[in-house]
Amino acid sequence: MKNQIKRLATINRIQSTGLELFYQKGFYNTSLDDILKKLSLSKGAFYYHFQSKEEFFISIAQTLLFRKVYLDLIAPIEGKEDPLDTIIQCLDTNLETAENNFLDYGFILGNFITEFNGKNPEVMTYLQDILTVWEVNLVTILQKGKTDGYISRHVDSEALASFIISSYMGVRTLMVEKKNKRLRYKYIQQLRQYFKTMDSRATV
Amino acid sequence: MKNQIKRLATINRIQSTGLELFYQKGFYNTSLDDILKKLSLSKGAFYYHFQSKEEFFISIAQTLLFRKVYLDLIAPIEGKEDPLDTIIQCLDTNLETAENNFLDYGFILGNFITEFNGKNPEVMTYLQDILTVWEVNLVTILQKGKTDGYISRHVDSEALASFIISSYMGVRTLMVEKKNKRLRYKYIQQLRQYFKTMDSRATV
DNA sequence: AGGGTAACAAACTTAGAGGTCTGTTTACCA
DNA sequence: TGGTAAACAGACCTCTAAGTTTGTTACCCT
Repeated sequence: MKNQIKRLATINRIQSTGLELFYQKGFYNTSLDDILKKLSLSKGAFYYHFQSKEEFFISIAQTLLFRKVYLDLIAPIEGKEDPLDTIIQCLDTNLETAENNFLDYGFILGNFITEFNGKNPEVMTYLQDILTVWEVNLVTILQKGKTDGYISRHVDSEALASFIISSYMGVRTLMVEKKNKRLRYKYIQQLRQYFKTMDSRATV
Repeated sequence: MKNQIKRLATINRIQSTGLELFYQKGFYNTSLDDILKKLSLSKGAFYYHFQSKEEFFISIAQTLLFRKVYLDLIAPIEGKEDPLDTIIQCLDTNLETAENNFLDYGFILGNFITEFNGKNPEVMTYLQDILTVWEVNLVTILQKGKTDGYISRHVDSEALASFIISSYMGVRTLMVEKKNKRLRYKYIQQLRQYFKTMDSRATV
């Protein structure tokens, strides 16, 4: 195996396992030994590729974390026709995945924002950046929905986007308690009802 | 000072400072020395009153944390006439407080739920209990609002309560980024618009 | 093919965590 | 007023964390 390729492969392996454990147990509560033990790697390997634990997390945020948020929440709604319906479908799909996943620990990006807030401003900026990409994308799609005649013109796209993000982050946090089985259904039901009032084609 | 009173005073001092720092920096990221240094107390004092750091947190959850959630989010809406309007007012008041507080770290209960999820099931039950009290209270008030003619009968009280909690938890997480100045306004605006569609007295 | 560098292994250092233990002070009561 | 137990002080222990250093293996190039 070419060295350059092996290098990237190792980096990716460490990052993947790192993100997995950081998501499960939190950044501060996960030790490098936890990650390296799972990979049968040594401290030497880690510090050869990364400068510090913090720089390591930032590299994860910029690659794997961003990619996950993009694939899960942004890509599925890009270029679709009916924005409101598409957004509902996308959110419901994500909630379904979380619901079926026995080991779900909430909205990964939201969890990290909560964990780093007030502790590490630098890391926070990278997390906020990802959130902003999502928000901007939502606003753009909602605006397009208005010009395309899917959404009533009186709707405030930015406010709606913020509201969607807020409610989704919150419901993902609530879903960590498995007792509340019908939470996904309740949430989607309410959101759908709310969206109905914004449909310019509706007969409300 | 009577010994019994002094005992309770010390316990309360440690708990108050403990909650304050746990909220700011997280439970796992706050050391007992951090708390005790701020109070000019010793390890001996702490372990005389509490068995462990975990038991200490549970005692805080059952007293101060529960009390805060109750005073902030439950008490203000109890016994009021118009539920939807009262809820909006209550949430807006809390968001205003958070907005004006230079040192705001999100919804305290939500933060702890995020932090302990998947790490400490026992602590989680106590946190969930507090959340349940809030939820039950919301449902009760919404139900009463239906019988009193304030809320349309087709409204699903439980689903709405979950939706309110979700969105509030989410928006509090989002508000940790101070850049988004108008987030509170946006959120309240959207929520008010949503509530309007449930008002049985409305002319929608 | 062999020297050189990239890629790792692993022992070590240092700092800080939770928790223990023993001694000292303070307050109450007979 | 002196004895006793509650309330605390603070040194200490043990473990684990991030990070360092030195030594070893694997791969590439001439």
